[in-house]
Amino acid sequence: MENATPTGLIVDALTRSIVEHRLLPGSKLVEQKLADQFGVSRTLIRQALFRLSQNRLVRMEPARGAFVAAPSMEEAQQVFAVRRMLEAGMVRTLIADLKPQHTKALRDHIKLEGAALGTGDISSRTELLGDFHVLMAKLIGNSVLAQMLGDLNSRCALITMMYQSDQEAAHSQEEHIAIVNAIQARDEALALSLLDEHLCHVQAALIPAPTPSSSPR
Amino acid sequence: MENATPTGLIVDALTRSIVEHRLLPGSKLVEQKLADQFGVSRTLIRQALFRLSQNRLVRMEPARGAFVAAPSMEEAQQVFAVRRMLEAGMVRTLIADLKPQHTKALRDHIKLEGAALGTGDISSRTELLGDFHVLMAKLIGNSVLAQMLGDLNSRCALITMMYQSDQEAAHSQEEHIAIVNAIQARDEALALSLLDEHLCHVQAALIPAPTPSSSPR
DNA sequence: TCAGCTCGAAGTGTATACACTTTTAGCGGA
DNA sequence: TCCGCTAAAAGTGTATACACTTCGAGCTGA
Repeated sequence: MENATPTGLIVDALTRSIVEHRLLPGSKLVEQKLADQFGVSRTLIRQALFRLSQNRLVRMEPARGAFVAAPSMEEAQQVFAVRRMLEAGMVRTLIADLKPQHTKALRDHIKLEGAALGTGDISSRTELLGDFHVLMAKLIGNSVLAQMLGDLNSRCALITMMYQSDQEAAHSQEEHIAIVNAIQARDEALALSLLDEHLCHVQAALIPAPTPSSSPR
Repeated sequence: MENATPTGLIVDALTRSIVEHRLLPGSKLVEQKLADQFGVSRTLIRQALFRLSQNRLVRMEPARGAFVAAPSMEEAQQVFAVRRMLEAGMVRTLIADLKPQHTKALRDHIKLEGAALGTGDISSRTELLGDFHVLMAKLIGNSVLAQMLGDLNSRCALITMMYQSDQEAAHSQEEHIAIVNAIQARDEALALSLLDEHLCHVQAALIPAPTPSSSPR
């Protein structure tokens, strides 16, 4: 996911813990405890926490410490708005210069999604559903875009995992299939409307309630 | 620009030095030297360097140190592609829900640009020309988007400053004016094409040569 | 003369120490 | 009983120490 430096490993581990909800939004991350847990000094833990705070997975308050982020619904809406903008452009670009290997890669990925849906492994399911979008970015050869989408994904994976039901996940995958079909047919208008609809669905599925009782503090 | 923490101050100072080309792309950033210069320990310098490396203003090589980034032309192209995607969506949103105060804010900003063009202060000129785009993001109330555009800006400010001539800068401002006019007229198609053209111009102005002789190493 | 080696200097990576801030538990007075 | 004060405990912020890696100059042997 990241790299092989000690700090990178810690970042990955914490990211997983947060995204998979073993660490709940709002909970405090005490440096010494994590240091003991990982068997390293606070130095490396602090580096990892700083990196996570730039990803917005962790929020840091001066002299008070680090907390697992609890993105507000408003923020989630903004993130999805950004994704719609990026992905609309991306699909246009992809259709404009479509190659057979592109649709193949997308279909292969969808197969993986299907497999993950079957197993009931929520975290890998969420990851794959998000990676679908990153894959499109990679296919058009824009690694800058790919990384941004990856960040946006993880930034809201937390929320997605919180609220996305099995049914919605399956629905997402069906939408992915429809989008790939439209792309393969090079029907730009259809692909765009399907994509927009898809993102709106994912977004709408979040609406219930951000954090039931606890304020973001 | 950032915040008021000691690390933030260092990040700001280094950012300025890089963007204003007092630190040239590719040059090495030795931690102890910077520490002496800023009168702090290496600890804070390292934090700052890590943050800058996530902004892509600095590149870090394991056990070898930090270097001022020298973005490749390919990367710059990708960054501009992302910006075109984001800003197209942004302008659509802005036009869809346009308020008088929006156009006023944009026109006020353009006045600032004009003033900066007059003084010949290249760094504030570059900053303001970039902020025009960030301002639009703020106007549609999407702070997530605003921050992303800000990052993308600083990420290529380095290149822009390297290659943008006075004439091109003035041209940019004229294009900003035309865009605002189109927005005020709520002519979406025109605004989009002007914007796209504008970004292509800025991008095209970069093409000459990335780093004359030195390879990115 | 020059390739390769060695060793010292310079620099990075991590741990630890210590000062300062925030939190919390306990106490006393109304 | 409960509010406010106080002091210790817990935790963060920064500096420093030290091990390990990389870089570079000078030496050696051909």
